[in-house]
Amino acid sequence: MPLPSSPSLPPADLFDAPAEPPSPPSHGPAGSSRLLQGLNPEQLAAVTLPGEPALILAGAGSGKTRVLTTRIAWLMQTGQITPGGVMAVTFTNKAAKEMLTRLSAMLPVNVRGMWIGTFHGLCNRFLRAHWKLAALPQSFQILDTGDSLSAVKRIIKAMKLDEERFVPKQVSWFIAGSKEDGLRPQDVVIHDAQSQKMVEIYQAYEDQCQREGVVDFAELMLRTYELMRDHASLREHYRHRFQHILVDEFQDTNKLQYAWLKMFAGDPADGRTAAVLAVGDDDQSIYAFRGAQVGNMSDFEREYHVRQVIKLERNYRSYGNILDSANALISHNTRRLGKNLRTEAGPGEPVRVYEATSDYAEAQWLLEEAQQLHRAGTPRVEIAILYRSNAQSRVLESALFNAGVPYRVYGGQRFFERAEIKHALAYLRLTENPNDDTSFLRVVNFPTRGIGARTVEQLQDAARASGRSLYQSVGSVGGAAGSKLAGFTTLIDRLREDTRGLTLREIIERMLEASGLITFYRTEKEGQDRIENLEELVTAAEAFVTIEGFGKDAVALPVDETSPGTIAAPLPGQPEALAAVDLLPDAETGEILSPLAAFLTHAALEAGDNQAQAGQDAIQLMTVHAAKGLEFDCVFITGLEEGLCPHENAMTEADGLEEERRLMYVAITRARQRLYMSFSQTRMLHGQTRYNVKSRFLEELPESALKWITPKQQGFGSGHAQQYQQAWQRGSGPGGIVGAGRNGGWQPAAAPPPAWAAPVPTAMAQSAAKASGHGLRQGQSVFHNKFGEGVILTLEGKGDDARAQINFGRHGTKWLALSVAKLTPIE
DNA sequence: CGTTGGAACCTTTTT
DNA sequence: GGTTCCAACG
Repeated sequence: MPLPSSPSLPPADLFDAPAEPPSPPSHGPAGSSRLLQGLNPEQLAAVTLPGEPALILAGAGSGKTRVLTTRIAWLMQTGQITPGGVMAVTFTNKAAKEMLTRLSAMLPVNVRGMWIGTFHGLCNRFLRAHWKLAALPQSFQILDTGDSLSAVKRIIKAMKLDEERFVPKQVSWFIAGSKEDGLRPQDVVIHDAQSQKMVEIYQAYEDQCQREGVVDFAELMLRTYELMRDHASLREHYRHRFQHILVDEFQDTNKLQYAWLKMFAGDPADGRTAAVLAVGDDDQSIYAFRGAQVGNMSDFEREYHVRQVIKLERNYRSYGNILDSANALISHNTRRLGKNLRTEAGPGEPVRVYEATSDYAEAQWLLEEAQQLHRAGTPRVEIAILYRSNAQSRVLESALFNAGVPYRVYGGQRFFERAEIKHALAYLRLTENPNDDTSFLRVVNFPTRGIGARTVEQLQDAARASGRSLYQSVGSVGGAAGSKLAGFTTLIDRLREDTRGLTLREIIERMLEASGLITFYRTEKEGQDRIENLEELVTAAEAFVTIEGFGKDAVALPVDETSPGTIAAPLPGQPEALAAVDLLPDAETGEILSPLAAFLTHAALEAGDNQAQAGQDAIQLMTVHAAKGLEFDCVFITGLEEGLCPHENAMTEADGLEEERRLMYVAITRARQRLYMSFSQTRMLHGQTRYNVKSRFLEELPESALKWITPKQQGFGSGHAQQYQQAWQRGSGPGGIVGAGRNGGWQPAAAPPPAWAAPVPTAMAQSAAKASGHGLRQGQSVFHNKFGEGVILTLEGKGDDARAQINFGRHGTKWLALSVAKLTPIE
């Protein structure tokens, strides 16, 4: 199918007309020199690289994000690129938001139209635009890991296979792994009967997802890749569009992501490519265990004939002793690209090492130390406690909890993955797409309405026999069970009818009532927390509405500077600097997703890291993996014991020890001023006491940078560290609020003040004028190429986000993005 | 059909 | 130690 030559994707075209002849890079507008201020020579070189493939080896704390964002701003300000011509890819939503926030502080640009996001987020955007070509329903929903696992379980059951031989988790992992290698069922090499069956399950899973109109995370990537691979017109379009592609954390890319990148950037074997700027650090590659290929860095350098490799080795984060430790440790790894961090900040304090008698004693010591740091003036959010595996957090949590010290645990269960939230989302998904069997099964009997396993089995048989969804097969079950099922589908249908045209908030409130979820949790003794979470879901929806601007008072809100991702109340007099989810319009018709479908997508893609009350001063607890990309004044690395760090499970894998060492390297380089490392002689793990030897990594650190602070006498119980503690103790005892529990938002450093004084690029001014002048009004009749004649019901938003709700009669009522949809007014 | 109790499981991660 | 799944019971 040919791609419409114009308009293509939302705001891109608004910027496509070059405003002015591009200025030579080094003599850009006056504003560019201001952008480049304060960069060191290497950073400056990276920012002002010529428009060709380049690789940046960015050490920890070397100002990588600054380089990335300044590069984009510089390219735009010197007229080398329009916002629509840039793609910037990250791995986490956090990183993407950080980039958007910093960028909008540097330039008065509407970042919404820019392709800046996570791999999966951008794939989502792409597939929403080309859903027909991708053979998906426009409102396809996204399965998270749990959804995907239960889908696999269902298939294994349906195929009457032994769950011992085909462990659902492993099968799920196999499917995701295959997809991440770009392999469809027919491409997987079969060795034996076992792998033959695995492939059959994979195939059945694919068929099922396709039938239900759902995709898992890996599918987002793979389908985008295949669509680009198979359609020359798409390749042409996007390759023409994106002249600059920036990839963050390149060392974490897997095979598929690299192939995906080639699709958008062009294969150097075929000639000219986009200017790909790959930024990465091989020493921080800690995701090999889930398919990341560090080798992509050297492959990229070779295949894209990279002429410029820039090393950012100057560290702006940590003091010398911390960096010496990191450098010494990582030098034990072989096959490195080679890099050494240096600082001009001086040696700073020594790295403190502590040996505890038990995990309990370790936690107790840590608590006292952290309290002391806090009393000495360190904010709690600047104190991080890191550990290798989540299981270690419990003893730490209980120590903090008992002492009444506020803390927050990152990771663990995420907001949108909580059972009650998943139930609520399942109801919402069913109103969008009743054929979503995963959601159907989740709530068909929750709260219980007398539909038992027996009935469900009958229904599943009927559905399987006719190749239809459970919802569609309800009629084939007779008797009392049948009418109970019919009652459920009626509930869903009625919900869909009754919520038509309501706001997101109203839809969710109505659903919570109608489904009986609220009533159920009210009567449950442990239900109060769950009700609070459901209320939080309503709040999240409300915030989402505000971000999306679907509400009646649609205004673009500035991102709260103190916590990107949290949307603050509108700041009067501030220009729009909105970094939000986009409207996800169809490439051809401009039809956008309904607010509900968009919200559900958002829930799946951003499992809710911005859900917690940011701003509370709490000690930060997280795994080392979760700490990547963050920094703190004081860092505790705990549990430095053989078997734990390095983790025993990692030792069986090839390159396992080196990855563990990199993990430790990441942990060390999180610290700005003060670093503690601790280990314990005994540890309760999985209900067993283990006697551990201290980690080999401790031996790999330079003795000169360390200071052993274990007190001479160690004792019994909590009083063990008294001597040591006495020296510290002064001032008040522990105070504060009870720990905030799991899941949360970030509390990053405040963004620099926006440089609004900078000259407004002409392209921007033009686009604003062009887009706001759509000249449409409520009640007006319009003609759409696809949907025919319609009447405008609502007009919302302005500029790039302007959209209209239009009644197209038999085509239904649709939301259209005015920047994309081709509408002709009819008088 | 729904609840409860006990056995068996697992314990790097992100989208 | 905590969670999850299944079997037996109400």
